[in-house]
Amino acid sequence: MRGIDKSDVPAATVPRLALYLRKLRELRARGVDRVSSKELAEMIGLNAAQIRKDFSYFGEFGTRGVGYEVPVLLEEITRCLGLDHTWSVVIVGAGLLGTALARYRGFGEQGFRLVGMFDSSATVIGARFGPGDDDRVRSVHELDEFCQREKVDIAMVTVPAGEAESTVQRLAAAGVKAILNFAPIKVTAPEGVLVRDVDLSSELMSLSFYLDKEHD
Amino acid sequence: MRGIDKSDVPAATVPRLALYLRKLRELRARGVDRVSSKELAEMIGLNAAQIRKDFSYFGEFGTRGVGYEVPVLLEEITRCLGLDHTWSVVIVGAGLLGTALARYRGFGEQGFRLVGMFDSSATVIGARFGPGDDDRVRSVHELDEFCQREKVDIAMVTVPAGEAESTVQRLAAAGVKAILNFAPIKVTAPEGVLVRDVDLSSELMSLSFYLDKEHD
DNA sequence: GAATGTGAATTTATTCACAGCA
DNA sequence: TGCTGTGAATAAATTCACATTC
Repeated sequence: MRGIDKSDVPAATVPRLALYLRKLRELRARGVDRVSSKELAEMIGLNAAQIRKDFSYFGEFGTRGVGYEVPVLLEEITRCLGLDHTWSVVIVGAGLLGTALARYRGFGEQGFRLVGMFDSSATVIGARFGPGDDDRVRSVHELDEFCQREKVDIAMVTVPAGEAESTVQRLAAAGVKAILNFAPIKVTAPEGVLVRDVDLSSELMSLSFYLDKEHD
Repeated sequence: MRGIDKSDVPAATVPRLALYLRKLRELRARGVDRVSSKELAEMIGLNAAQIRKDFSYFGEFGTRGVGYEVPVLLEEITRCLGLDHTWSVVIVGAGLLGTALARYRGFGEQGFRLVGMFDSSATVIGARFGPGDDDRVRSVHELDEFCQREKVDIAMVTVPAGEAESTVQRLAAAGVKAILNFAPIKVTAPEGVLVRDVDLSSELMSLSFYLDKEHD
């Protein structure tokens, strides 16, 4: 396979790549086609050397004395993040949060295609979640078979905490290789399955820590 | 004021405190009243020394040869995270995501009290968002006055990207000291106002990076 | 004996500073 | 001259290892 060795890219660099991508798309939309690490750094609020070093982990795209071509950078970061092909995504849990995620248009634009949505409650099974005629919430009973058949890559889990662990196990068994877990519980996944926890109350707690409230 | 110097606690420690808190609550619920750093480390998937060091930044709560009392640890971490008093929270943006956050019961249990919800669209203004008779979506025109009067501490911003920046500015001007931004844009806030960005597509992108897809 | 609390060692991440090239 | 790319220096975070205390 062509490309870089992902293990050369430090973990701390990866989330910043997403940041760069967003800003570069904005610049492209504004018709800007060249940018220096210094300019980018000021726009994003980072150190310029940090940005150059981040890029250097997967190539040399700049021109000394000049800067970077926005389209070139865009393409390289897109490739590096694996966004140069489409990922099949399912959402498990058609509650308010799951529904909000399903409606979020941002995903589709970046190569994430929502192919299915699942729930255990009879009251939501069959409900529409997208524009297509096929875009209806399915029973979780179909989850395993569906993920295998459709070669689902990524699952977003928005079920209650008590069901998160078993949901993750089923997804892993069905060949899903990456999971974004919104349930407020740290789930364990089998070797080879990536899990990222998005925990909203822990974000609030971090804010709370830094807030200074005077109290007697 | 009694308490620790927050600047002694490394930034990397803070999100872990939320993790410990969650696990300790689980242990308490199960009736466990003593735990060692080794046990906790295995449960959470961290190094035991890491946990002890994290605790050491804000006190000495353990007993050598024995371990930690769950209730003591719970109380200390709760205090350290600033969860020993109630924070007033508003949500700006009563779309699907905002509504999902409003319904999330987890917040209330940890000292975050949702006191108001705002939107600019006439179709949702007046809609109920909570159990109380007063819990109705207000017009964003009332935002500034409301935040000042109610001494709002924290805002969650779930407006479209284009409105996020101005929303944050207004919140900051109205004295809100911490903002959780869900809009897919990096907002800048005045000095002294804390902002944390929760960016769902960037989470997906990080997963995508680590997924290896073979393609010609 | 067992587990904490913490200096020392190590690893990882960030920033500096400058050689090298357009 | 101006900006990249990168070794070297610094800072931050993690892990080790052990003296200390119950």
